[in-house]
Amino acid sequence: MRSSDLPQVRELGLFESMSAESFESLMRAAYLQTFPAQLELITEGDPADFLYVVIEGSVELFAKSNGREATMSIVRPVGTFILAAVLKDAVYLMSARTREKSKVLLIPSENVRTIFREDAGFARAVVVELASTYRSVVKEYKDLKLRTAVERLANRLIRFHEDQGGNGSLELPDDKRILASQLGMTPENLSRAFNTLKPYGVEVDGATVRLNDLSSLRTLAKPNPLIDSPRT
Amino acid sequence: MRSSDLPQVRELGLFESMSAESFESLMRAAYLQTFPAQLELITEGDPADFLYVVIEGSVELFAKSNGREATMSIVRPVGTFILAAVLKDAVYLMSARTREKSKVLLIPSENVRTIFREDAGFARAVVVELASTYRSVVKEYKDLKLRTAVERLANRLIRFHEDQGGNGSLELPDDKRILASQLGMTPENLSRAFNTLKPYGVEVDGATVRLNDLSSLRTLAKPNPLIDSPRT
DNA sequence: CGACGATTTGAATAGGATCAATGGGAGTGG
DNA sequence: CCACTCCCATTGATCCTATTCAAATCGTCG
Repeated sequence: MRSSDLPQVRELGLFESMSAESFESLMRAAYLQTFPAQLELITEGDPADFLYVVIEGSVELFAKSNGREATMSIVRPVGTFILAAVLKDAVYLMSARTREKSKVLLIPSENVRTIFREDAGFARAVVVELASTYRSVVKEYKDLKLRTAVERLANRLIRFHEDQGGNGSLELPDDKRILASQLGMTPENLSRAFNTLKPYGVEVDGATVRLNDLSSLRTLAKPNPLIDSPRT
Repeated sequence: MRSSDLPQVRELGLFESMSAESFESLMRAAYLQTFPAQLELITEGDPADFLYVVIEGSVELFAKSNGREATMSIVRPVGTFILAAVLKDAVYLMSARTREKSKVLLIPSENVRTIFREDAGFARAVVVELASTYRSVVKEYKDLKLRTAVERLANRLIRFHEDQGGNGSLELPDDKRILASQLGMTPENLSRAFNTLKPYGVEVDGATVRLNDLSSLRTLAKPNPLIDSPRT
């Protein structure tokens, strides 16, 4: 692969502050592949052979234990996943599958670790990226531990609404079953949670949700920037 | 402060690979203080002014939202906390209070970030530390999302047991109310969870727990290294 | 000894999960 | 283009888990 093939990768926070040579070197070692929908790219427990970058499509990170399975997060373009496992040269803690036909960049772990040692700019970017993802997981953990299912849904809707411009209506980015799993509940319970929110002006029509009484929804949800804001 | 005062700090993974000068510089800027029990050292939402290192005693990290509060983790000697907030120059996502009279080292964030930029050895150690803590939170998140309360308790007991030598008996390291909060349940529910485990050979006497039928407990718990092992 | 907080136990309730059945598109093949 | 099929989503009924509220008990520390 040539680095000129993927200007959008170079613009990623993780890669933008490294030297041109380092970036070239990483890209030369990388593979750009297109995968069909529902293909399991990695399985938890396997050694971390590659760092992944989603270029097109979307990838679901999930985990299993006992018979249960939970969606951990959805990665969209342009985003990376399992950086921590790659840096520690450890096994993956999560599995990943394509949600749809997706174009993915695979960078061999060994090369990532080499460049990390050699390029201080990259090392710094890695720390920022890791610290950010760390804080994201802490927020999700707090969300799950400190809120009921209905509160989690209400806050998530408020967040989607803001992300999408805040014009009173929003589109759910994924299937409801995946949203349910992300929020830590069953699809049935999500459906009932939407009903519970109806008196608060939440109107659902397929993947479209209208928020007709944002202030009362906020009163219920009690949004907290230390949980809900992707910024802080 | 002089660095010679605290050889055990220098031996921390985070500090051992940095240059002597960098370490000296960090220690000169740092404050070593002893705090009484139950003192709130930091409050979530406040700017991250210091990186903390627990030298003696123990510190509880916790978070609040709505009226609820949850223990996130307990930091014991010699361990650091809130590295991610310091590096990102962001606000704390968690609060911290001393569990008992504790000796704590406070390193100004600005100095940490400066040394981080200047000392590649430190930068590398920071990444390893961050990647490790990231993976720890992911594991706790999986624990909470994929297991019932009884399963979480059973696995925690097995882990304590192994950490303490695996001779059939273990000591709970903290109050049960804190253990309950760590495991994401109420104290009442923890008490009942212990009763549920009685048929599996779990015998409780104050902070002492005997595991008389480890194999049946394991069958119930289904321990999973991708959740329970601190190593992987 | 007495007081206070931690723990346990009991009873009632609420929040979620499970099981079962039905309705509703989206995509496929005729 | 239409019927068929499949999977997603919803709804109902029931069960189980966990929380809440209340009260009793236990332990520890002053």
